[in-house]
Parts: sequence; structure tokens; C-alpha cells
Amino acid sequence: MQTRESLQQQFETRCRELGLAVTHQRTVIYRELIATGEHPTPEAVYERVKAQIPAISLGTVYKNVKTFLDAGLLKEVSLHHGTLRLDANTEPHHHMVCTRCRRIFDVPEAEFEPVRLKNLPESGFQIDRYSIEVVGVCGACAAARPESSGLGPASAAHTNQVL
Amino acid sequence: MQTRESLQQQFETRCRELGLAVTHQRTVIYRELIATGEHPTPEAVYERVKAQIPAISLGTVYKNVKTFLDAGLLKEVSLHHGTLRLDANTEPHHHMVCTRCRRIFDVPEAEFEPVRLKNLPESGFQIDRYSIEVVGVCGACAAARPESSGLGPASAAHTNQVL
DNA sequence: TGACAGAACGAGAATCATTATCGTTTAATA
DNA sequence: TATTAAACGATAATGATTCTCGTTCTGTCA
Repeated sequence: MQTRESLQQQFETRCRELGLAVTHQRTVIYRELIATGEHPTPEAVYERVKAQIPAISLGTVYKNVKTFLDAGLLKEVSLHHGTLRLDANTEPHHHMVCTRCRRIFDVPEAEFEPVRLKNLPESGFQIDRYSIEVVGVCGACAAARPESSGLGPASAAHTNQVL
Repeated sequence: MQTRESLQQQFETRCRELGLAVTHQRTVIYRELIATGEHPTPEAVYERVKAQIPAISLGTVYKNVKTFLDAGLLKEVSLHHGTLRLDANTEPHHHMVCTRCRRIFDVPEAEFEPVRLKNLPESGFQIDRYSIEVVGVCGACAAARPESSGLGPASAAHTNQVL
């Protein structure tokens, strides 16, 4: 058995693997990201980090968030942040999303077995509906570049190792 | 075929129900929205409409898209357009999203019965993973305003902050 | 049918999130 | 410790969206 590394040590090791300098800013940003159990915006991360490094720039937070996303240390909650995408389909349906071209395809609800939670959420959350997203690579993109893994443009330049 | 005519009539009827004036711009915007089988951005809708009404303003498209969303004639593909939300949870999981406060909660993958498509997508789409979103109202928001339906417009968090 | 009031419009300024630029500082390494 | 590329901070630029405001149009009613 190897000695269990601290998060800090894991982070430094991962940075070295990726050829990233271990800077104070980067370290604190990462620490705050995993410290919050929430799903913060870059702005919220900035506020937390600023309490510890008052001179930090918002741009630095954005740059490092992007670096962490590319490295697979972080994920985005949704592929759809950014521009509003409209849906005029009034039938119940779900979506297939291509991680390369970001195109969105409708899938009728009836194509899926019903979604089921094994237990009711204990938090008092009132469920309105389930929304399924089939994430992958569309036929056109797969034909254009069949070999690569299809885990999105951001991660294309790196291997997708698990921390 | 009178398809376009009847859609036009349906639209006018719906506008009257909602107390909305039936303007030329509004009519063309709506027609183009349902004509595309895609999931266009407001900008893309603007381009299509502009081909028919060269003087139209992008702001008018935005205003009417918002009006249609509020009226339920249109939907957003995702609740997460807008600011990037980060996820440092490296375990496989899905999300519960509150439509009122937009907070996001993690749900371990094991809490769900496996998602299953009844048939393989015929388009050559290569499935990477399924992402489930449980959409509803969180306990805190439900307690704060238990009576209303919880499917409020996207703008609710901004315009109706305190009641 | 004409006039009025309020809704909607167009133009463009303002705002918000994000990215890019650039000169300075810092980490990695020899 | 000196060198060098990476990273930083400040700030300008960009892109999406909203807001403001003066003008025009729609719906309604006399």
C-alpha cells in the first residue's frame, strides 16, 4: 500500500503530471473548489479565494478554472452554459447532445424506460419532472474524427486521467 | 395544405388568450421558431427573421423570445444557460435543480435505476453517458412559497425576488 | 371609421460574464 | 543564483443579454 497523500500533495502531483506550475493562487483556487460542496460560479470562487489572497485577479480565477476543466480536475454542471438555446417542441422529450459540435437532438420521452429514483429525496425536494441528456458524439462528428475519445473539445488536448 | 394558415390562427388565438398584441414581428418570430426543427439561439432566430423583416431589432427578438418563454409557448433547452457552474465532485452522479433558486444538488448515480433507451439511436450517435436532471422545487423554496406551481419563468429569480 | 391609450417597436446605451492583451512577477530547473 | 517560460494582475475587449427612451402600431371604443 502506498502512503495516503493529502489533497494538497495529490494536487501537486497532478500538476506535475500535467506540466502545471504549483502556484499559490492555483493551490488556493483548487482547495476552495473542493471545499465547497456546492456548484459555484467562477465569481463565487473568486470571492472565496479573495478572502485569502486579496490581490488575486478575477481573470486568474477564470484562467485556472479553465485549466482545471481542460485537465479533467473539474467538470461543468451542464454543457449548455453560454448562449440560450430555444426549444419549440411541445411534446415531452429529452435530448442528445454532441460534445463536439454541441448540436442538440430531440428524443421522444417514449424512447426511454421511465426514470426512477430508488428512494425519495430526503431534503423535501418536490420533483416536477426528470430531464435526460444523452451525452456523446453525433454521427457526423464521429465520421469526421472517429478515433478520439469524444469527451469534449476542452479535454481533447489531454488524456482523461482520474485524479 | 393549410398548415401555415392554421398555425397562424392558433398563434393569434393564443396571443389573445394571453393579452398579447399580434404584431407582424411577433408573428414571424414565432413562425420561424417552430419552422426550424433545431434548437436555435436568439441570434439565429434574429438572422432568420431578418431575412423577412430587414428592419427588425435584435432586442425585439430577445423581448419576444422572453415573452414566449414566460407564456409557455417555448422552452429553454437547459436551466443552466448563463453563468458557468463548476462541479468538483469526481464521483459519478446526477443533479437535482431547483427552478426557483437555481440551486443544484448532487444525487449519486446509484440512487437511480439505470437509464435505458428502448432502441439504439438510428443516427449513428455514439453514447458516452447519460445525465439525469431532477427538476423541481427544493425544500427551502417550497417552504418559502408553497402554493405556487414551481414552473416559473426563467426571470422569476430576478424579478420576483421578494414577495 | 377615427381617436386614444397602452403595448410593442427600433436604436443604441448599459450590464454581465468571459476572454484577451501586456507588462511584471514567480516557479522550475540547471 | 541565473535563466526562462509560465503565471499573475490590471485592464481593455468581446459577446450575450437587458434596459431606456422616443416613436409607431394594435386593440378598443365612441
